[in-house]
Amino acid sequence: MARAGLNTRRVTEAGAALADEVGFDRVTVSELARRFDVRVASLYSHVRNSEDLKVRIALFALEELADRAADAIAGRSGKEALVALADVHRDYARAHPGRHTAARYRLDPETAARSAGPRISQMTRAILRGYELEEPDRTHAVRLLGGVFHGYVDLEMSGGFDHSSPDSDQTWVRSLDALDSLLRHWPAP
Amino acid sequence: MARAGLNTRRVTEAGAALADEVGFDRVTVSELARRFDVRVASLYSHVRNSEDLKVRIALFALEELADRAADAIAGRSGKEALVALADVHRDYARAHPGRHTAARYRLDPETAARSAGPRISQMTRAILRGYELEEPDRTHAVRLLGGVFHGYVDLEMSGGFDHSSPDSDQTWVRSLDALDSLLRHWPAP
DNA sequence: ACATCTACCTAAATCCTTTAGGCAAAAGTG
DNA sequence: CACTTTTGCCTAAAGGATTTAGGTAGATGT
Repeated sequence: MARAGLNTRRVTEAGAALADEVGFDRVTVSELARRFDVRVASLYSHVRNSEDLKVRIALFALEELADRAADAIAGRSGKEALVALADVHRDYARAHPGRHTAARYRLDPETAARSAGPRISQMTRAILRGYELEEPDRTHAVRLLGGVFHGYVDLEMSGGFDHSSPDSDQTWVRSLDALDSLLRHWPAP
Repeated sequence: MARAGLNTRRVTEAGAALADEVGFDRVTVSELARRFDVRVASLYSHVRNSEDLKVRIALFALEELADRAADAIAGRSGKEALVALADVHRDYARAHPGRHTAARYRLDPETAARSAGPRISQMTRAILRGYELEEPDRTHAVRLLGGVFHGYVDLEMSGGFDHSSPDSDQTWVRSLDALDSLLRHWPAP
């Protein structure tokens, strides 16, 4: 009997693809087995359990996101970098809704620390070098931006802005204008 | 045999309580039945299915959130109103993490339109009356604030800011300062 | 007092998760 | 190249969650 050639990486990637198709919370080991045309139990050699699978998908998505972010901000600074980084989040969410959800899956602290999450924060911090912010305001700004990137994209994806004008693209552009302006004129305490 | 006295409302509320205890995604009809000391099938007279239960919890949470928001902004304006509304979101998330997650559960468009969600947007729009924003910038600002409230609180809850300084309370205060400043000096297109 | 409705029940099918133990293909070793 | 080990997939089986169909007893209204 021919082997499917499974390994943890391949299973994780298939899980990510499945998440994009049916939603992260509907990813099941069973469905994955069906797609590989393999018995369910076989997958348990590659993944500890259902939770482990989800964590792996989350880590995978974070890596992808961090890689794209690194690409996007390379050679850019100031507002250009800000927009590029913001667009990475938004574009990723649109292209890969399931993975984007996965990227925000709650990880336990040690796992989170070893994930690409900190790398993403670091990059957000890096683009703030183009603005004149001293600590602790720089940290405050990193967190605020993180919140906006994640929160705005989430609301948009959940369809909240769908049938109302102006369309969401315009709000996105103007919100980034506004954030850029805010970072240039960050208020004193 | 004594009756438990179930009805849809009571089941929904118990579901909300369960969500706060174990997490929204771990709410199951079975666990709820156990808590009511009732057979699982009995709950299916009150709730169509598992999805229906989740939707009901989501709608319930949105109502609670809207009610608190209404209370909080009554008699306030400008920055005071902004902070009050922002704190409603954050405090609700802390007190009721499961419900807060539920409040962002994806609803189909018609259900979403009938939910308390629009009421919350309306209130966000209302507090912007204290700032000099014309359309479409007012709408842009409503969406940006929605994103921040939701996104920041989410990141905070997921533990991202836990073991780093400055502490998250300070970032929250300063972020609201910054947003207030941004709304007062919203950049021209 | 009687009919009806409501709240809950038993039973059963289906699906997902997870573990235990086995066999055969692939990979490393003398 | 034969031989052992590892790896990849298997069958089997138990435990839960979901959902439907159809039944009964307590509560309610006339």
